[in-house]
Amino acid sequence: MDKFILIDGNSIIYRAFFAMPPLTNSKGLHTNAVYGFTTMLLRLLEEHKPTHVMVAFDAGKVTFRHEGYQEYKGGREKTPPELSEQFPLLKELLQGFGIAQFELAGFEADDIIGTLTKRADEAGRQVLVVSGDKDMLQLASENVHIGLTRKGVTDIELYDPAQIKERYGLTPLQIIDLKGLMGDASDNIPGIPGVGEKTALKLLHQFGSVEEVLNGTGELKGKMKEKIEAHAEDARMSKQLATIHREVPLEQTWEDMQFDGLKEELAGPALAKLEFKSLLERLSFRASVVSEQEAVPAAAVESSIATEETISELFSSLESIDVLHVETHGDNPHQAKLIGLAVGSAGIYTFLSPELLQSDAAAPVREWLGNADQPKRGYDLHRVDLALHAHGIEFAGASFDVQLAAYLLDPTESNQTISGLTTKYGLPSLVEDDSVMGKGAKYRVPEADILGDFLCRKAAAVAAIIPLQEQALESNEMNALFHELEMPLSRILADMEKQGIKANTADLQALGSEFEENISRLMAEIYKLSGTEFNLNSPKQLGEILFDKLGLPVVKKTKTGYSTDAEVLEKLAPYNDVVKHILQYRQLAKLQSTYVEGLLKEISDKDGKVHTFYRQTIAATGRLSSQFPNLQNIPIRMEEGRKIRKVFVPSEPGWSILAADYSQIELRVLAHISDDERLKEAFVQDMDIHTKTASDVFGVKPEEVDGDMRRSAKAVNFGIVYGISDYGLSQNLHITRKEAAQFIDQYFEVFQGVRRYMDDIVKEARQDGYVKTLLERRRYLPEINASNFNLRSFAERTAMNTPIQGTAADIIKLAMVQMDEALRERKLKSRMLLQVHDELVFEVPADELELMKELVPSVMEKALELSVPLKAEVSYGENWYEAK
DNA sequence: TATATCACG
DNA sequence: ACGTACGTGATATAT
Repeated sequence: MDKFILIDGNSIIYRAFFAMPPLTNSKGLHTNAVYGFTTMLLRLLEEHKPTHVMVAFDAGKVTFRHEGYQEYKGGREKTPPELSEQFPLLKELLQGFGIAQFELAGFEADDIIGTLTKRADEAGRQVLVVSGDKDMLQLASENVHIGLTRKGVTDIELYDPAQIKERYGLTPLQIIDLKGLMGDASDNIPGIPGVGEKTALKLLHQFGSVEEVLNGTGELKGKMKEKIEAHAEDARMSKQLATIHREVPLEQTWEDMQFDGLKEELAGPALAKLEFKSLLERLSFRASVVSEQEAVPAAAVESSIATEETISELFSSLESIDVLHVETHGDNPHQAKLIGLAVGSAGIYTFLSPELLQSDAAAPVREWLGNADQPKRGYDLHRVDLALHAHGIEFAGASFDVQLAAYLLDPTESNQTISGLTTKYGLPSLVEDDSVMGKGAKYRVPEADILGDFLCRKAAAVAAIIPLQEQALESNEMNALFHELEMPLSRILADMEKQGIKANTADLQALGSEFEENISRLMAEIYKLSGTEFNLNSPKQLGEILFDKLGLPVVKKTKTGYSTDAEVLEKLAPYNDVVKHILQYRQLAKLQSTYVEGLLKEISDKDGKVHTFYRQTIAATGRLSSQFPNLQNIPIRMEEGRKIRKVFVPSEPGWSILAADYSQIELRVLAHISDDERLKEAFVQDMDIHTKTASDVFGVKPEEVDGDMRRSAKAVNFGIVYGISDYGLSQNLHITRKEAAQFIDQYFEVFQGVRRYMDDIVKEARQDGYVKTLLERRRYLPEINASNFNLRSFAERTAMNTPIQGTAADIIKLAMVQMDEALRERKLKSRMLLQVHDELVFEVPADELELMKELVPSVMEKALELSVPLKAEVSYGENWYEAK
């Protein structure tokens, strides 16, 4: 028998706040109300063993109650900030507990619960409602029992209709009348002045309801009669206000509240983050977080500052050292400054200044850093590798990167800093970088004693974090992903970045002059046609010219004013010739500023190359991203922009640029994970997937598919990968939503396996709170159960897209690791230079060209075996443009 | 520092 | 009824 618990979140957290003594965590956040709430919740879970749990929250400042009575809840003290700051903490904790949270704009928590209990009555479900508000008694029935907090929060008194009768002599519905007569100071509901609980009960026992009391005043006498007659209207309104609304348009169902028990890997960190150590212990959750911290308290970090004299002591023990922290400054690791180095193990760390590190005396330390056989654990070792390299020091042997592990454990966590991680794992907190060094223009490297101590503490924190992450990786089955894919890849990326790709400065400048001419010409023409000179780069000024001065129709608005993006301009083009010129100007201005001027700045004086930096811990799906400059968005779609690719050339004479890209990797991945027979068949036969889709969806032979049909099918395929919606597709194809919906329906009719996948993956996300790729990469989707339609829909599309995009990312990463091995094994001179999501770019000497033309696609295609073949297409030429 | 725009997969 | 396609980074203004 299912057992449901519905909790009035707002009521309980208020109760808890006032019932608990103040409590703050190490960051100074108040946590007492969350603590009280949690103890109550754990008790409920233990005592009632519910199968379904839900916590309802008030949403929106104005509820329907305010419409009739503006003073509703007026006079109530504003929620103290010490409590407000705890709402997000509570919600995050509940997320970690896997407990559903419902809220609905314009309604209060008790209305949501009222609606659900009505449904429960209709369906005969056993429900326990928990609140601190006596009003809830009006919901009681045979099926619905009410638990009210007594004194604190953990002590809960249960009521069913019989117990209400016994206590008050009233039926549940009469509880509303009770409040109508006596009012409620906390909600600013007036009732009848002078009528308290005693009088109200007496009146109700005599008359039965507010209405009958008001009708029967003849039977009363004296002061009482006067007061009731004078405040009849107040009583009626009060009753109305006290009535819980039981028909809110709630979308969620009972299944959305399913509770599968606390999962240590989710609930543990959530509790640890709040520093609820006693609760962790009570749940006997692995000291994941508690005992480790006692093993390495920050206070016990022994730090010293190495000098030329003491360094010999250090290198006598270097072999046993496996933790280091290298502090750098500057976003671009190729140009980062070295601030200092801390190395050590087991709580004893030594600081080396950059000067010392470069001294003759430190030669053994540098040898140690470059020795691949000496394992090293630390934070952001990819950046460390590049920064050291830029200062002539080689780095090898990275065995555990804390930042990379943190990314795999939660790729959307925005605070991946060491300090953020100590907080997350309930370790002794670390001072923030900013407060030691300052930030931005205020950045200052502190004196050696302070800096040394700080960096040693960071190293110690890294050492303390690692065992916790190892445990988490283990329980998430991510060991292979971490040790065999991401860690090796990190070194490969560093190699690619150090290698860089040659860019021809003169050609780029020539291209710039060509663009410049056209830009000037277009500017002059635009100023002439519009009759004004203005800053064309300012969307604001452009908007004023187009819409105010020239009176063109407004198609779309941004939150700050008129929208002037390309989509809008396309629509305006027929009205005025100036618009076409603006579109062309925009295109060239983009090429000029980002790709000519921007790229020129990034070409190194030293080697004439561009050294990008791949970020391995940013994209939520597992993709890489590229910075300084971004080499993953070099133009290709438009010929003008594509010319930029001509400047990327081999770094040695006679070599070629060779590029290989996966064909339709995302749809192939989809075919595999959805196991859709039709989609798989298409790839087994190596058909043109968009034509095939069109022929299936429109029910015509492949040779009868025309350009429009193929274009539509292509858009549908894209939509499918992105997590389709009729609206999105309609925008893309410039058709109505209805037509788009029809396309989608027809698509799913044909590709039923895909439909099943889309349904299942969303269910899975709801259940687990995350989705996974083939290689067990995870992405948490905390908003999958949100009551806000937009948030929830977004999470649903993400649930559909992430396994596809993420598995494709897994595959090309595998290919990169295997390709690196293949090049080494064969002792080839060819070098892997770039990755562009589904494409790998190499530079290849002439005598290896024939081999590489076979080897690269072969490795890519075999990177991971799926139920459909993977296909990689290779091309080469004198530059990146020709390798198409 | 935020917003709008646009380059890529 | 709700209002968006998924994932990034760089550039220019405007604040």
